[in-house]
Order: sequence, then C-alpha cells, then structure tokens
Amino acid sequence: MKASPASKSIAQPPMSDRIYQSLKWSLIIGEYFPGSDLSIRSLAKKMGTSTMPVREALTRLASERLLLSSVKRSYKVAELDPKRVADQFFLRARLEGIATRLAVPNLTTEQIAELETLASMMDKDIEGGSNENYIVRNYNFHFSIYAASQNEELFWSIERLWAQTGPYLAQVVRNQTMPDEWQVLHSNIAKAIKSRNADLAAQLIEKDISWGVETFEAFTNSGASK
Amino acid sequence: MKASPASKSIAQPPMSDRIYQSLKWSLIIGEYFPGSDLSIRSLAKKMGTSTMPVREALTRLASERLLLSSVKRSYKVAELDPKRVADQFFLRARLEGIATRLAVPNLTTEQIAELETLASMMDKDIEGGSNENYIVRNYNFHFSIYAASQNEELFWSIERLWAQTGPYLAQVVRNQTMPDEWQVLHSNIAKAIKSRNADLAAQLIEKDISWGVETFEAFTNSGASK
DNA sequence: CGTCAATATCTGTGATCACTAATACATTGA
DNA sequence: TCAATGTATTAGTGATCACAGATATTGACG
Repeated sequence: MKASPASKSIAQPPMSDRIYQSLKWSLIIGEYFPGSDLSIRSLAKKMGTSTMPVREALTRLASERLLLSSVKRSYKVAELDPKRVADQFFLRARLEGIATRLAVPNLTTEQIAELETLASMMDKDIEGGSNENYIVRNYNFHFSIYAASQNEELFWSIERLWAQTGPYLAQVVRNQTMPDEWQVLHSNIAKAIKSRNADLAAQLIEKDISWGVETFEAFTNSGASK
Repeated sequence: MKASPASKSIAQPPMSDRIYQSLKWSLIIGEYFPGSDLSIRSLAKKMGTSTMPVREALTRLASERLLLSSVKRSYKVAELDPKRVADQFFLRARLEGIATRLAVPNLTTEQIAELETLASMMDKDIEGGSNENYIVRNYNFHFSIYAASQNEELFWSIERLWAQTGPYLAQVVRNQTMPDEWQVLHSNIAKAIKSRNADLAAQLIEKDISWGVETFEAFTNSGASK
C-alpha cells in the first residue's frame, strides 16, 4: 500500500459512486421502506449535486434489482411481496451456508475472537433494545465470515441479497422489540467456528436466516400487509 | 388494455435498456474477449446514439461486475484470472444445482419434450462443429430449466454468472472443436428430469459445469495464459 | 541515436437544457 | 352531485457542452 497518489486533493471516488454506496448502505440497514419513492431531482437537491450522478446511482441499483424503475415514473423500493421475500430468504440461506462452510477453515484465531466479542455485544444490544446498533453489528458479524470465504462473487451476491431484504427488515424489525431467542445465537455460531465445525456453523447460520421467513409469515398473517 | 398511447411509435423500451441488453447478451454468448476495451464514444457512434445511454448501460454492467471500470480509462472486460474464474464456476455449479432441484417437479411434460429436442439438436451441433448454434441452444436449454425453478432472484443470479464467464468461453471454447464427451450429456439431463429424479439431474448439471474448471486448468497449464 | 519533456488526443465525469410522458388537480359540463 | 376533460406540474430520458485526467505522440536536446 503506497502513499496517496494525488498531489493535492485526496482523489475522492466519483460522486455517482458515493451516492450509489450511500443508497445501497441505506437499503441494507433498512432505512428505506417497501414502496418508498426515490426521485432523481429531490435526491440531487438533498445531496447538493446535479441530477446526473444520482440518476447513474439509481439506474445501477435498479439494474441490480435493488430498486424498481416504473415505466416513466420515479424509482421505488419494491413493495412487500410474500413470494419474492420467500425466494430471497431461501437464496440467502443457501448462499450464506455455502460461504460459511468455505470460511470456517480460513478464519484466523484473531478473527474468531473478534466474532466472539461482536456476538456478546449483540446480546447486550438485544437486552438494551438498541436495534440500530444490533443491525450494524449483525452486518459486520456476518460479513466478516463471508469475507473469509475468499470468494468475491459469493460475497457480492450475498450483499446484494441483504440490500434486497433490507427494506423488509425496516418494515418488520426496526420498530419491534427483538425476541429473546436471538440471544446467544451468534455466540453459538462463533463457538461452532472456533471448534472448526463447518457443518454446524453453516447450519446455525441458515437457522439465523430462517427467522426472516418465520417472522414474515407471522407478519403477513397478522393482517399487517396493508 | 387500451390502444397504443403514442400516435406513431410502438413505445419502444428506452435506448439505454436496449444497449444494456444487447451488450449483456454479447457477453453471455462470448462475443467479447477478456481484456477487451469498451469505450463510450465508440459504442455510441456504432449504435448511432449519443454517449448518454451507452454510458448508462456500461455503468450498469460494471455495477453488476460484468465489466471493470478502470479509474479514468475505458471500461473493459475482466482479464482471465484463474482464481476468479474458479470462484465463478464454483458458484455456478452450486446455484444451477439448486435451481435444477427446484425446477424438476415444476417442469411440464411439454417443456421436458422441448428439452429433449434441444438436447438432440445440440448433439448434432457438436457433430457438425457449429459452435455458434451450440452456444445459443445451450443457453436456452439451461435457462428453460432455471426459469422453472420459479425463483426470479436465483434465475437472475445465474444469468449474471453466465455473463461473467461468457468472455472466458469466448477465449477458450469458441475456436476449438468441442470434445465428444459433451454428447449425450444434455440428453441425459433431460432423461433424468423426465424420470423426475431431481438429485440426478442436479448432479449432471453440476457435472456439465465442472468441464469449465477442467478445461480452464488445461488451458492455463498449456501456457496459453498470454 | 536515445531520452525526456511538451503537447495533442483520447478517456470518463458532471452540469445544463430540451423533450415526452404520466400524474394531480381544477374546471366544466351533464 | 358526479364524471369527463383540460391544464399545470413533475417525472425520467437523451443530447450537448465543459472539464480533468491519462495516454500516446511528437519534437527537441543531449
């Protein structure tokens, strides 16, 4: 890693990239709700740029199926659709299981220690009801594992799915108290990884994801589906 | 459904979309080689449009990791990288296996009959050495199966991977005679589906994909890697 | 004849404008 | 009172221009 190449400015990434990343992250952590409209001009105004880079960011997100582009009307987050959400969580379970299996032998003892501290902090987040912290730590926990799979395409595919299921998370989880059963789940995953039991770790990860489908069914059956 | 709103034109999809689809298909069928440069202006000239829609198409493709956008230099197809290609084929094998397992119970007898005729035509393509036809029919064969999985996200993920591995195909396969072992492979897949043996079908699909890794290893070991 | 610097010619990026289509709302008619 | 219609607003799309950075070319000098 060498010193900064540019002489004067710190060579920021292109504006369109920054907007793209920012929006993607907002989707992942559930800042946007299903059905939300995202207009080019209003976003451009908010970000203090022209419409061009915003438009580029939105077309990219739509191309990755993270947003919908209605024919001539504004870009929007997909509406909550049972079949679609089920498909996405099914894929997540498979891919994240695969990634975990690949990762277990690769994770260093330092990385596993970090996972353990993260897991215990997440337990505290659940007790304290701080959903915001939990969501970010949950992302970090999972994706440090998936990064260790050392398969970039796999990592990217999973992150894409998180961005797709994020708005669902916003709708269902963000304003609820988290069930106690979630406690120790991530600690157990860390434990399984520590003992280098790839099958168990993958199994637990898939179980962690299955709550999504279950919570969703409970959610739609309760008549909350608008 | 009312009459066409526009008085003269048939409401074509946006130019940027058409360019995007066209380029993606070119990638899938291996028309571009690893390392190829794709400049906005030259493509715009070739397509008879302004730079704008081309630029949009290219940023979308780059966002899906189908192209690379070098810092300030033109967009390009990724160079052949053993690790990367291996990762992609690994993922393809997993995802296409999953899709096949889901698809087998869903495929109608008519669809299976179509798969059988496609398979026999592919056998003839191999005998006749018509790689071009084989490539397109191979796409149709595989993706009629994956469509029957009825999981759009899965379908899309697989198609994305095909677009990523397409240029590799262009480099390695396009100008070679196809090995005889490929014969009957797809017929066997169709047969397994017909007998509703999902496990066997998935196994054969994964085997069909594994040639990619093997051929690649043979290719790189032969010193052909530039 | 070789090396290096100046420059000309690409590249993508971002801003601005013109255009068409779709929505919202008010006006008008029955 | 309600429905149909027309208009104003707002949406994304595409073209054009200005700009900065990277490469390739060319020229001069050692």
